[in-house]
Amino acid sequence: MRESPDIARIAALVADPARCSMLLALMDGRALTATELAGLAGITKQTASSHLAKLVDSEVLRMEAQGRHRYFQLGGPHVAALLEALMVFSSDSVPPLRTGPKDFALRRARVCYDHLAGEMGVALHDRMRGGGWLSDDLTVTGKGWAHLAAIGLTPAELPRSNRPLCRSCLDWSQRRHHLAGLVGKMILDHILALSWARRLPASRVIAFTPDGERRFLDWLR
Amino acid sequence: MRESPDIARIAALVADPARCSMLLALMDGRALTATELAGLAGITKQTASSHLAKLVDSEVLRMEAQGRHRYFQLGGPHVAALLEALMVFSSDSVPPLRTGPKDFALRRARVCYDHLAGEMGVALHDRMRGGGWLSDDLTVTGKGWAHLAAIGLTPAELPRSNRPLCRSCLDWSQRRHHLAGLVGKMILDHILALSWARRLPASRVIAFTPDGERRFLDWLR
DNA sequence: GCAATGGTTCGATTAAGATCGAACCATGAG
DNA sequence: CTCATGGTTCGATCTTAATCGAACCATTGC
Repeated sequence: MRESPDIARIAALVADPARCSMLLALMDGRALTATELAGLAGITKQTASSHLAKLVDSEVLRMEAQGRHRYFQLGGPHVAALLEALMVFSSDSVPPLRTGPKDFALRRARVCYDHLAGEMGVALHDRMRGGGWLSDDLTVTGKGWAHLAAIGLTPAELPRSNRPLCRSCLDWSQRRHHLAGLVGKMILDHILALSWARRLPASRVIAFTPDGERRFLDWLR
Repeated sequence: MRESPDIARIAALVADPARCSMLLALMDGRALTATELAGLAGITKQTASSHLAKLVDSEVLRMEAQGRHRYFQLGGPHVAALLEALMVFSSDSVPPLRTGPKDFALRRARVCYDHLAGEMGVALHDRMRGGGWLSDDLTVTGKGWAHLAAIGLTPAELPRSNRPLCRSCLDWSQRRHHLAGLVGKMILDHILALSWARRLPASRVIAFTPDGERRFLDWLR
C-alpha cells in the first residue's frame, strides 16, 4: 500500500483538465512556451505557471529556459506511453466519434512522441517482430540490421542516449503495439529524411506520399 | 482538443490513493470482494462502496455479484497496461496478498457443488476458453466436443436437467473463473470415473493421483 | 535607463470530492 | 422467523487544490 501514493500522485498530475490539455499538446514532442500552453488550456498564465511547476517537479515535463522564454516538453517516452494508455479508454467508450479526413489521417500514421504510430507504426512493429528483425527481448537481430541497412540505416545512425533501443508502445487507435525507443525514432527520422512522408504543420499527422508509402510497404515485404 | 476531459476523468479515477491501492491489489487478475478491498485500502466499507461504484461506472472495474458478495476485478488488459505505464515513473514492487484456504490440497483441487474448482478447475476453464473449446456465449464448440471425445465424453453422457450446460463460476481460492454447469459436472464425474482422482472423505478435496494429474494436464495441452 | 513582455509569487475565494457515522437493504444460516 | 453479515445510501464535515487579481522579478529592445 505504501507504493500507491506514488503512482496516485502521478495520475493526479494528469487528472486535471488544464494539465491534461497541455500534455496532449506536447504529445508530438515539440517544446512550447508557458504562455502558449496557457492559451491552449484556456487558463491564465499564473495558473499555468503553477501547473507547469508541478509537472516539472515530478519530471513529467522537462523545462529549458532560453532568454525570457521557458520551453516545456514531455519528460520522456514513458510520459507519451502513459497518455496513450489513457487514450485507449476514450477510444473505447466513444467509438462513433466524428471521423473526418483528418481523423482518418491520424489513424493511418502519426507521430507518438518521436516515433511512428497508427496503422503504419503497427505494421512496422508487426513486421519486425514477425519477420525476426527483433528478438523476443526486443533487441535488433542481425537479420534486422540487414533489413535496416537496405534503406541506409546502420547502428552509427542511432542517436546517443541511454534510452532503450526498442520498446513496445500501445497504440490507442489500433489497440496494438507499435515500435518506440531509439530505433523507432531513427526509423521515423529516416522516413522523413527520405521524403517518404512529411509532418503536417500543427498536427501529429504523418502524411506519406503515394510513392513513399509504396516504398515503405515494399521494404516491409 | 476535445478529448482531454475524458482522459483526465480516467486519470482522476486512478489519482485517489484509496482507489489506487484497490486497483493495484487487483493487478494479478483475481477478483476481490468489496470489504477485502476496503481493508486493503485502509478505508471503511462505505467509502470503498463509493469508490468502487465510480470505477465500475467508468468500466475500469468489472463487478460480479455472487450471493451476498460482490467480486471486483480489472475491466480488462488496458487497465493493467495503464497501471503499468504509471509504475514506470516509480518502480516499486507490489507484494501479492494471500487469501483463501490455508490447506494446500483444497486450493489445488476441490469440488464446488458438483464441479471442479481450485487451480485445476481454473486451468480447465482457461484452456477451454482460450483454446476455442467454448465460444464466447459459453456453448461447447465442435472443437470442444472433439477434445471431450478424446477422453470418452459425448453429448449423450450429459445428465438430463434444465440447468445450463456451461457456467462460469467464480473460484474463491483462485479468485478467477472455473467451469460450472452440466458440462462441468460431467467432466468432474468422468475424472473420478477414470480414477484420475478421488474425493477425500468428509472433505471437499479432490485428490489427483500423480498419474491422473499427468493425464489431465496432458489432455489440456 | 525605461518601457514592454514573459513568467512567478502571494493571498483570497471557491468548488470538488474523500471520509465516516448512522440508517437501511439484501442475502444466507439456523 | 430471527439474527448476523456484506454492501449501499444519505448527510455532514473537512481537506485539497484549482483559479485569478495584484504585485513582483527577469530579460530583451530601444
